[in-house]
Amino acid sequence: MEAGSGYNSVPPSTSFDKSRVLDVKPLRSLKPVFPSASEIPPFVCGPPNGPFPSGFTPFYPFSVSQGSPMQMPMGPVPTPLRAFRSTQSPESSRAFDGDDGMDGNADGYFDGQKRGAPLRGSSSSQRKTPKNRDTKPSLSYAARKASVTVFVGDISQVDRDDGNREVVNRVLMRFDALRRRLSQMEDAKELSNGIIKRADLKAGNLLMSKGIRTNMRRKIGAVSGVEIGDIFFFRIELCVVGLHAPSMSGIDYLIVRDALDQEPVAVSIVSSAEYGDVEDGDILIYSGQGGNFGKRDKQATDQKLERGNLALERSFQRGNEIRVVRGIKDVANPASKVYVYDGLYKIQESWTERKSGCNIFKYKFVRMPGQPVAFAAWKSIQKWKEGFSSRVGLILPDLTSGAENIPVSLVNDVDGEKGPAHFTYFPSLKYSKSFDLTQPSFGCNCRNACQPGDPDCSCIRKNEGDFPYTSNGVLVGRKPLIHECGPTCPCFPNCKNRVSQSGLKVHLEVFKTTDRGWGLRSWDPIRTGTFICEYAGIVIDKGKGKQGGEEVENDEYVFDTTRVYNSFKWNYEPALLEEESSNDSEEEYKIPSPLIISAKNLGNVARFMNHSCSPNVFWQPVLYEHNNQSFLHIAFFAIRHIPPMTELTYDYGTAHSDEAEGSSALNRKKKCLCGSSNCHGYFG
DNA sequence: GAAATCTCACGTGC
DNA sequence: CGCACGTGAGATTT
Repeated sequence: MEAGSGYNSVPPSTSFDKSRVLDVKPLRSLKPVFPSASEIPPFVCGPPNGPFPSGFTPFYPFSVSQGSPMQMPMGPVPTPLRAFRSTQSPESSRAFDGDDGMDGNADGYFDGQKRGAPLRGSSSSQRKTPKNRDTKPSLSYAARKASVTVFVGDISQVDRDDGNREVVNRVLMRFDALRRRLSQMEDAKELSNGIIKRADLKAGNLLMSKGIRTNMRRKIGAVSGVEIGDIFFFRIELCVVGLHAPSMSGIDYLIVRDALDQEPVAVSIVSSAEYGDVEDGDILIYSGQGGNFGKRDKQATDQKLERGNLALERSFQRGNEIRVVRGIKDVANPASKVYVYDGLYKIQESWTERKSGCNIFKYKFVRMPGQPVAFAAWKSIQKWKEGFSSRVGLILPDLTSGAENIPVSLVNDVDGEKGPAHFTYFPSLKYSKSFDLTQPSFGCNCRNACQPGDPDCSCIRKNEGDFPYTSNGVLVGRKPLIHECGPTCPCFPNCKNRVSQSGLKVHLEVFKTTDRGWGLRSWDPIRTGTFICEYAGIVIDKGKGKQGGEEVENDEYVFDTTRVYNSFKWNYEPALLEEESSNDSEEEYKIPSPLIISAKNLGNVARFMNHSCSPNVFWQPVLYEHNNQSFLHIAFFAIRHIPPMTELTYDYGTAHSDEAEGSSALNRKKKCLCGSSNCHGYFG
């Protein structure tokens, strides 16, 4: 998961990644580097040479030797570039830029890298205007043009150039938090400077202009910190993590220069099924760009062998690896797409076809063997859903027996156990005794659906004037308490402020894990902030005292808001929008009223969610009126985008030490098997 | 000649 | 359905 975690400071000179980059063997020859020249396919758009003969060596533009097929090989290393760039003083950047001993050994170089070198602009301009002692790194042209104040945030120069898992996650979290906030403002039309039409672009652009991005150093092959199977919901997300630089175009390429010549080489593509691309498992037939196909008011023309098309052609000849991102229709949101990073492919064939009387380029991409499944898994899930093939190990198609509006599968494909111990499925909370009527509550007066930004809606006012969810039902931010509309509100059941009370939205599966009993995961991709389920069960009355306490202590299926939980940051940073920070820090939320729920005998899917020290789900108290009684609910939301079939986990927290009477609390602690790099070892 | 600036192509997401 | 948008490469200007 967190492999390669963070160089936050200057890495040692033996550092792997930078070496690769620095140790660029200039491409002296434009011919592919194959063991035998006789095996080089001729430069024609012809049939491929099929499976490569044994002894075929993958072509690595950066390398001298061949490492494992999935990894860029690493050679002996000169001092990393970083060492010269780690300080941001003009002197050091000049040293880097001017020292031709460094990159001057290259009579050719990757233009992309040079361009990606963030200090290039400032160091060169400093040469011209030495008075400019601005130590801020130079950013994009657009950023400079708009004279945006450069705010470096907590992304170091090193992380900006080359990412790792942690940095990629952090950048994506910050992107989505900002995006949700901008969507919220857009929904409420509270933006004075005109309406934001594209919150995704706005958020992405803002982050990138402030240097909150990673993997700016463009390269062929894997991108550090982005894993096969990772999912994205916006094209601009691919830009901020450096997986695919163009915000629109489907083909990303570098210009590879030689002393005599230069040519484009493809590094990544984004395939959208609607573009006429044929997709099946490990094969992808990709169409070239240009030609105005499928555009309403434009005449189709021949595609030209230039730009992306030329890059693909050259990549076909070179046999270099190309990252493939597959765009798939989002089941939860059919108007938009999910982008799945499907790993490295090579082009095996290239040809032209006729379409509407014009030429169109076609490329056959074949997936490199030995990579974890990603897109292929989506295909399987699709087949399960359509009933064409059944899920292996399926025990029950719906363990809720219709109690939820979406079936929940029960699956065991690891051993012979036929299901979890008996319990009664119930989708919500049960209070053992009736609630006091001391706090009568009143709903809003909205007639059909509460409108974001409506100052008259009392439910919105209870949320400090902010509608808690975006228009597509995603939670905007964590709060001590979210107020949803309830039965006393006259608004429709489909009011957007009823997200957590309207039941499951993703197809969940209770499955047998290899070492942690039963667990919960989803067939559908889940985007950050999506409601997953609530914690159902019987509310334990703490007033029962000792008896109740013992009851809770022997209960593995208990949820308790009063435990100690790791703090974490999920909300947007007000400073990015030049807003004042609110007083209550997200890290120190106080739970409004204690709530203990037992799901031992009665509960829903939430009782199967396991603990993790690096969870992908968090819980959030939600309140809505229920027959004039205040009922608190615990709703679970996705911390980040969760690819299908990824186990859903949350932080179980730990018991208060002062509650540890004798060794009982200690005994209750369980060895944690979450496997994350920051695992605390025990939980409970 | 090189750097700064402009223009164009590329679809997406609402 | 039509609008507005960011990026990188190449063209053009300074």
